Amino acid sequence: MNDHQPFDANVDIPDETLQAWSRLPAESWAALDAIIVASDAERGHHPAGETFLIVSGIHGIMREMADGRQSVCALAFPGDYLDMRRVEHEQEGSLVTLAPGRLLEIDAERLDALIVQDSDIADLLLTLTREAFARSQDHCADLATKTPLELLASALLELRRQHIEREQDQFTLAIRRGDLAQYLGIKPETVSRGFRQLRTEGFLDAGGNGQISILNMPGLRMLASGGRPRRSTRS
Amino acid sequence: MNDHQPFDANVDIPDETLQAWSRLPAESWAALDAIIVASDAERGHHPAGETFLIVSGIHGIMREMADGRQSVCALAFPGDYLDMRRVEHEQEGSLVTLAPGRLLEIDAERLDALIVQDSDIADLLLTLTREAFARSQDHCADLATKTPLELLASALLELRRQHIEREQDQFTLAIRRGDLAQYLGIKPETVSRGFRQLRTEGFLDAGGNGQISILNMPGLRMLASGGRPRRSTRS
DNA sequence: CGGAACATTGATTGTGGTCAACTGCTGTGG
DNA sequence: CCACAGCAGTTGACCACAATCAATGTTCCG
Repeated sequence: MNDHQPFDANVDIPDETLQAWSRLPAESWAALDAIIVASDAERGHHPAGETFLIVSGIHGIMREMADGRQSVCALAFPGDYLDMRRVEHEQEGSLVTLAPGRLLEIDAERLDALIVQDSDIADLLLTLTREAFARSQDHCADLATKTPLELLASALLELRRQHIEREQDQFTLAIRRGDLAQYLGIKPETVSRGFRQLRTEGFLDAGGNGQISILNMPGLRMLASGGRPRRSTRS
Repeated sequence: MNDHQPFDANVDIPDETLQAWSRLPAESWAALDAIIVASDAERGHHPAGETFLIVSGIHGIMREMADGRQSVCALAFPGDYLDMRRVEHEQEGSLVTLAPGRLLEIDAERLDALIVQDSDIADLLLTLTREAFARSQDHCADLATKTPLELLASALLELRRQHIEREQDQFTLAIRRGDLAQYLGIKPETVSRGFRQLRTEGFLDAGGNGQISILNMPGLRMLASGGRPRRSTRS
């Protein structure tokens, strides 16, 4: 079932990335429309297919090691374009839905043909992929240098961005603690302790149901960008 | 000074990525040639410009935090295409040369124009960027889950690939221990201890001048893909 | 209500960071 | 030629901190 309005006009655009899509000419949309299948995904769903366009929800790219350890190596937000195909496919990543949402599956082969024909689409996909690559680099840098508390602060700021009411400091954290831990390379217990610490130090307040109220945004930003390095308590 | 043979025929092609470039039509090469400037970079060099094509050497994308912690969040190998521009440029990454080599700087704006005109180039750049994104995801997964010893084994296998005599198990590790540490999110001391352990356990032999001889390749591969997880010594 | 999955909290341990000292190498200059 | 400084790398001792293990709380289902 094709969806003629993949980005419904009555849904507020939550991200600059979506705006990039809205700049696409109508004829490009028509061509895309013919090779798109929309679907709603619940948590834990592994969508079939290779090429996707995220409409809503939180989705992650998951990798698993031989001994079972697994990690969410990237998050995908509304507006993101994902092509899971690899030239050298040693490690396969799989798309997993972390918070329910809608995604569009694109016919990969026909998209390839479209890329060659339509330079607007090619240009857009290149820009989106480059942005996703840059965000992945950010995440690498975070994982390599930040402490768990700093990681949590960064993740909160990153997840806050996908909400419509982004100017407000209140939002619901739609992702589970365990998934967050796998994304940040720490254990769920550490995530829990981190939230506790953020609460007791007055950075935020957490209501039930994943409600988050950020009380000290500048402080949280400072924390996320390196406010609490690791060092010994040598007085 | 333009270089009419960016990939010199008498240099063995060390990577599948370079082969991707060689499939580009001659007229596309001619168009690229006009907007390319070649240069040789020594270690520590921060090339000017925004868009690059790597010919040889090892280069890294480096990020720095406010308090000075820095990390090499991605490695760039021969054949890689890098566009450092970002739509939302909160964190700027900079290209750094880790092992001396040659790179081609491409005029970013004129490349943009070329991408719209030449679908072969657009297609190639999209594929290359997607591959780089996928490798970045691999690295994220590594950083999130692997122990230092596993990280070292992975890095050795990754660095080995960029050498011509790849079938052999001997190569020179052209990257410094400190840079390797920044890439893997560990400390130089830990890198040193890791090498020591790999030596004493018979995985490899390290001569002077960064010469590495891998003695037990299957074992190293197994180690890299999760052979030594973290767990308690509860017998 | 029961049961399972998720989340939190506590106690303990292993491990990689930290600091410091030392080695080996290279280039410089007297 | 040696003395010296400077830097990358190594080794050792110590300890802070996140992982681990275990138990309890909480939420969300049927």
